[in-house]
Amino acid sequence: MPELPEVETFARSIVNAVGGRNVENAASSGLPYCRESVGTVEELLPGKVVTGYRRHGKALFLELSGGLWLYIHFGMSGRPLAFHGDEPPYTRLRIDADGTSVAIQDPRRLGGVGVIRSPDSFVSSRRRGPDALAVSEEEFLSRLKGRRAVKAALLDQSLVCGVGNLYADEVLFQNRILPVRRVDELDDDEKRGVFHWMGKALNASLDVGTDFSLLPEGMMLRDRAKDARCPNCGETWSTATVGGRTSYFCAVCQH
DNA sequence: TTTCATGTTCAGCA
DNA sequence: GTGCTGAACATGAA
Repeated sequence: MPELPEVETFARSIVNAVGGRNVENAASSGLPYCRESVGTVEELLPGKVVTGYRRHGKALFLELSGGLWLYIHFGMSGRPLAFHGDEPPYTRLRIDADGTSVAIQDPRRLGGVGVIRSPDSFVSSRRRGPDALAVSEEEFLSRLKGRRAVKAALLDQSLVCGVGNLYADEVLFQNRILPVRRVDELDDDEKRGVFHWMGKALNASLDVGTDFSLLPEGMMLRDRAKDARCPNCGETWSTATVGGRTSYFCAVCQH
């Protein structure tokens, strides 16, 4: 599920559930710890309080009292769920705080966790680009260069952080740009359009709590499926592998 | 049974 | 260094 808007929404729900409460117990199993982790959640979380969060692209950092941060990456199938009583299936991380519990469910276990000292050094050590909702137009345009497909560029987290396969398709659809178009073949107006729709698409999803069915008409993500049709011209979506991922596009509207 | 999936990383190669 | 491909990770869903 998680690209930038999903992770932001997840963060809010986690903080809403356990933020400000004393963590009594925490447990992690089945997810790899990041290299930067200074210890396990079992030993480092009890007695702490989640006091806030930061997010960089798809990476979430929960701020803990005392100065450490809990890093969570949701991978491809991760999501949080507040619960009482029985632990939900596929729980890989759980936090119990003052009688309220949150599980991070991740069936495919492609996510990751860690207790780290600094989100800033974590982000820089992994050569991550700026967050897609924080980057300026000027910086985005200066980073958007090269010969590769524009879709591949949008997926490159060292260029900007937070855009994944679905939102990349939406951005290019809204700009009428085929995913295979090379970055160096885009004119300045097209590049600026990509920047503007990157923000618009991500914020549109945030506005509806990432419920795609509530997105405005005309957005691809309302119905990005094999048998669905372009909201502009009615053509069935085409698909192709670009940047290693399946890309949806309208062969009539996008050039 | 086979294929595909909203992610990341790394090896190999041109 | 750039950029692409394929594989790996692990598992549910179609």
